Amino acid sequence: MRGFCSIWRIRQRRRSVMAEIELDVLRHSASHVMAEAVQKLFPEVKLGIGPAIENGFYYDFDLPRPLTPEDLAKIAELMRQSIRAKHPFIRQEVSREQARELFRDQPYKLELIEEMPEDEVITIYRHDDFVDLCRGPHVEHTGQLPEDAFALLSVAGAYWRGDEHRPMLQRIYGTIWHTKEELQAYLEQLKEIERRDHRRLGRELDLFSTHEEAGAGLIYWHPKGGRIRAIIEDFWRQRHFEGGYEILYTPHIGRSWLWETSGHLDFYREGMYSPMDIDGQDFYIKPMNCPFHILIYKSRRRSYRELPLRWAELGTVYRYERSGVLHGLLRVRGFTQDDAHIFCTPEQIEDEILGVLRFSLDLWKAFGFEDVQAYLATRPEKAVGEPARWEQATNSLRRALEIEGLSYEIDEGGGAFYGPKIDLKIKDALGREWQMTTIQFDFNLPERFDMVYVGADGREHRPYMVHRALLGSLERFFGVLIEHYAGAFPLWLAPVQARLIPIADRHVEYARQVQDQLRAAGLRVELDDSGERMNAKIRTAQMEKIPYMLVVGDREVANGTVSVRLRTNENLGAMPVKEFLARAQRLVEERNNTAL
RNA sequence: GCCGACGUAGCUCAAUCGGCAGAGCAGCGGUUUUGUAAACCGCCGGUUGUGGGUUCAAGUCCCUCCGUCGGCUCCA
Repeated sequence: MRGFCSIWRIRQRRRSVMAEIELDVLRHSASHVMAEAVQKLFPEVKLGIGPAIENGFYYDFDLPRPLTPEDLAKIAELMRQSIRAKHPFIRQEVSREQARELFRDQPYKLELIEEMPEDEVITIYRHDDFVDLCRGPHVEHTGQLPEDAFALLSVAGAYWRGDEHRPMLQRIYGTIWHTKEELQAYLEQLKEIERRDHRRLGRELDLFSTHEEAGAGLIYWHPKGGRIRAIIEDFWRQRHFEGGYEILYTPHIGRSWLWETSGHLDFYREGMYSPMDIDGQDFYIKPMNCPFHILIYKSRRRSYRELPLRWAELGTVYRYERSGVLHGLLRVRGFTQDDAHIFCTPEQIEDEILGVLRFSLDLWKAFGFEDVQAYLATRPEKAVGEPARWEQATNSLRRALEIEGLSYEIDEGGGAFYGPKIDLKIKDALGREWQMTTIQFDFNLPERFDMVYVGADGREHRPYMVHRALLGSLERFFGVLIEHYAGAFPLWLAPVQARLIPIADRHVEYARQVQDQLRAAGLRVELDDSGERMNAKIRTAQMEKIPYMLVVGDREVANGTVSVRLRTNENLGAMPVKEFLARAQRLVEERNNTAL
């Protein structure tokens, strides 16, 4: 007991010392120690950069050969040795010449030195016999790094300075925490992320697939995934009609004229697929829906009286993505945007933006995402449209964010060349942020297509145009939804809401009656009439994450009840079928995301 | 696209040094009729991603392409 206490006390003491050291500093120092280890292993290494990042650190190296997992083990061991040696970190200011001399064999460091402003003080940090160009700060000595609370996680290629025309370096990712417990908690979280991976759950729950033979980055929605999508789409449409939107359907391909006029062939060509020849004309498959919506706008003369027009489409688009970036449902080559375009007068724009923002937040809430972070992207260097319009548009975006009381960050110059925008990132159950919603002004297309409306003054005016995708794309949204709920969808979204589990064959008949009754009432119910034992049927249903398991045996048949088991393992016991139905219907009706 | 790793049955994974491709689960057939997370027996299942090369012999070594994974970059 005493031993335990003293260990505990030592841990507490270390914890309190370590707590004073910022994690960033710890991580940055760890990256230096890692670089030292790599340099010991490969004296000829050319060093890139090695910053602290969220959850850890990395360092980029130019090495004579690819690193292996065995190398990582060796590097980690060398790091532990350095930590035990308690080498002090020494900060030193040097002149530009000294720095050049010091790093004469380090081309990447030299490049960084050359790019530093003349008046900047150049500092280096030494520990042991390792020296690095570095702003700091660092821990006092390597012994302050907990040797049992770090791990080297992976090696990956990374271009020098993120530029694909520069050499590719090898990046080692590592993580370090104050204590072993925190490290373990982090590694456990990584495992949880893996368990929730939508690609894995997509297969296990039979939701979707991709097919190598038929092309990468193209999604096949299976019946269960399709059912969820249909529910999402129905709900989405209903909300849009209620929100004053109309629904459009437009073609998948358009003649080159359309894309020349829109400017896509000039500015977005690398995202588009090669044209197909139809009767000697070039047709392109659409990467965006906007030009089509504009054609509908222009199909007749528009009056200010009919503005604003809010036109939405679940529009399927195809964009070329480099093979290396494809990722499950989250990054694909064909996807369906929940797109809409709003055409309005300058006077209406502020209300419209506020409306879209509210609408979006509402929608996210309905799907169980409460935590939203906004980003306001302003005018970039190179931009089309009058500055006054930019200013008005940006202000209306900002005002909408402020009226809604949404916390936001400004992404200075981060807007598209054709207009400012608001992006929303939503946080999932594991606290990860996903960029989904985008609300973008467009000063470009109305010009290019010469869109006009007739104002009260009888003259022609240029309408404002706003693009917005709220869920983003159904594919990506579905991917995030799967991970957010770990495949255990809320009742209203669950592809199968209840499974009837007859205990023996003689109960199948009754189970079928109950199934018919529940189905007629609108519930999605399956019957497991396989020859398995009840326990196996329950296990199967559990693994499929079906919300309700309705067990029926002799007692239920006699009493006209079902015995209700939840996928949470909770057992509600027997209840009349009507009672169960009322419960389920109520939860579906209110689109309850948590209760069963 | 680039760097690295990987690709064996529907899924998860074995196969020593280059020497007869194997298991569990799933599926199918049978037996069992069961009270809240896996009954038992049997059967089926493969041109080892693709094409080429080295070798007496290739899942294993070399090259090509396709795909997947981790990144870089970009984005819904």
